Amino acid sequence: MTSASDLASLAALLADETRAAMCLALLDGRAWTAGELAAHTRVAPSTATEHLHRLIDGGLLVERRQGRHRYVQLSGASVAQLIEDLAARVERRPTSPRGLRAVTANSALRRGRTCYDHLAGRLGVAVTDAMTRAGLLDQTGGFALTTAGLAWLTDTLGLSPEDVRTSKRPLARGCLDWTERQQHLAGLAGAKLCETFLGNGWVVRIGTSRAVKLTPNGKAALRDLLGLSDVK
Amino acid sequence: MTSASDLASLAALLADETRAAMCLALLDGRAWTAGELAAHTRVAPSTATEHLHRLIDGGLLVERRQGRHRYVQLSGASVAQLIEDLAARVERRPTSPRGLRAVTANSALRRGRTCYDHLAGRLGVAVTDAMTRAGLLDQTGGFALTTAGLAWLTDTLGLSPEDVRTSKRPLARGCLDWTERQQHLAGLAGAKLCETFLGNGWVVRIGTSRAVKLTPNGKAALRDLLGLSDVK
DNA sequence: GCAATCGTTCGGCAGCCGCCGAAAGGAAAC
DNA sequence: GTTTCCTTTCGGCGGCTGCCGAACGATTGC
Repeated sequence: MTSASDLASLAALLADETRAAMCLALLDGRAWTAGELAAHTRVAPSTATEHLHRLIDGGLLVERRQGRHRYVQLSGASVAQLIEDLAARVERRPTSPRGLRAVTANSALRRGRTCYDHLAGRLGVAVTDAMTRAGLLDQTGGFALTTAGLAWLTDTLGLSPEDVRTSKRPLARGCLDWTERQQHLAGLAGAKLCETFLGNGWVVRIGTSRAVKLTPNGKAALRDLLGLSDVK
Repeated sequence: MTSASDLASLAALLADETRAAMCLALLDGRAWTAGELAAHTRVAPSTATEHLHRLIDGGLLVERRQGRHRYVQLSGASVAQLIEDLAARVERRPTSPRGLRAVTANSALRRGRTCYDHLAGRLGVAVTDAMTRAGLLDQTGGFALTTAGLAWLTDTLGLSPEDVRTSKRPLARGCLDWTERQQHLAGLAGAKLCETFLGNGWVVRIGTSRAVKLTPNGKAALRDLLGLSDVK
């Protein structure tokens, strides 16, 4: 049988508050330096080093040495999804009603954010819903891109056919949004969509966090392309 | 932000080998008594009690007191999926090549098993593939039941329309098989399919484990219904 | 070459946590 | 009522682990 110790040691990687905070920070899909993570989690650099070792040994993170810096990031989309799944479970449970302070601190994240490499939050859900209403996405039972949706990505959004050629990674996948409790578009198509939105300046990152903001240009684009008028 | 401590405490529930073994055992979807789990994980009954408390408090398990017995089981399909996802990640990593002994001990489980409430293992993957070839299931990009597939469930397999009326639970969902590294059918349809197979005597449980065996009747049924001739 | 910065290694400390056995509570069997 | 069985509570032990500071190594900049 699947050795219980293997499962336990994987879970143990996330069972520490500092390591969990590191992984949540890395959910933005970017590479952080060891020092940045140490400061972010408020532990000594030496402590951060130990945690990063464990996370890398466990296969959750990959590293890239560059000069005197050590960059780490999530080792792949599947890891990001695992963490999101766990976080979704936590948020779904209506335990310990958060104080007002935490709620307002959350509001930017709730409005819009990136989830590893695709759009999430209210913005991500709104885009997904609009695509479904427009017949680009089929959510009955599963979560699949329609032929019209595929054409929309290439013809309207300007993606090249290679961009949306499905490889090992599924083209369209639902990702449960822990703030909205609804599915939003993930998978290869979700990543490319997010890439396009950022590249076109339709959304911009708020500071260095995962939170994103819709620009006036983005608002216009959503209205023209998807008939979305009242986002946010 | 999602509090890292919440994520950590959820992961901590599975970060202990004994608790992990309990959850893996409970993946069969059935209810176990506290004593059974204690014996299965080889710890003192008092130790098992503590673990069960934590798992129940954490919302992973639910309990049902019945006379002097205390039955526990996974609190729902979403918990089962979370555990399967974690287990899948463990198995995908080609670390520590298992010895021959463990491999043969695994063979029954690899051939066929239940995964919470649906079929998994080679059998589950074979059925899923056959359904896809027959046009009952659409795996391009997502994982959805076709209209033909829906009709097949009701007309050929004899399910009532209410059985496959999608509620909150998705009708068809892919579940990554950790032994076969392929998707198999989960979700409501997967559960009903498994129920039917067990009810018709097409598959039977091996002992009290999660492993299942295809009966001669089942073999014939698979050949007639799905054109599957060489299962196993 | 020297200084500054980033990361790592090493010891040591404190706290948590999983384990057990003994004793007690409760429900069923007789 | 008594016995038996399943489960729980409690105390205590041992080990693991996360934390830090100090010293060291490595890289960049001056």
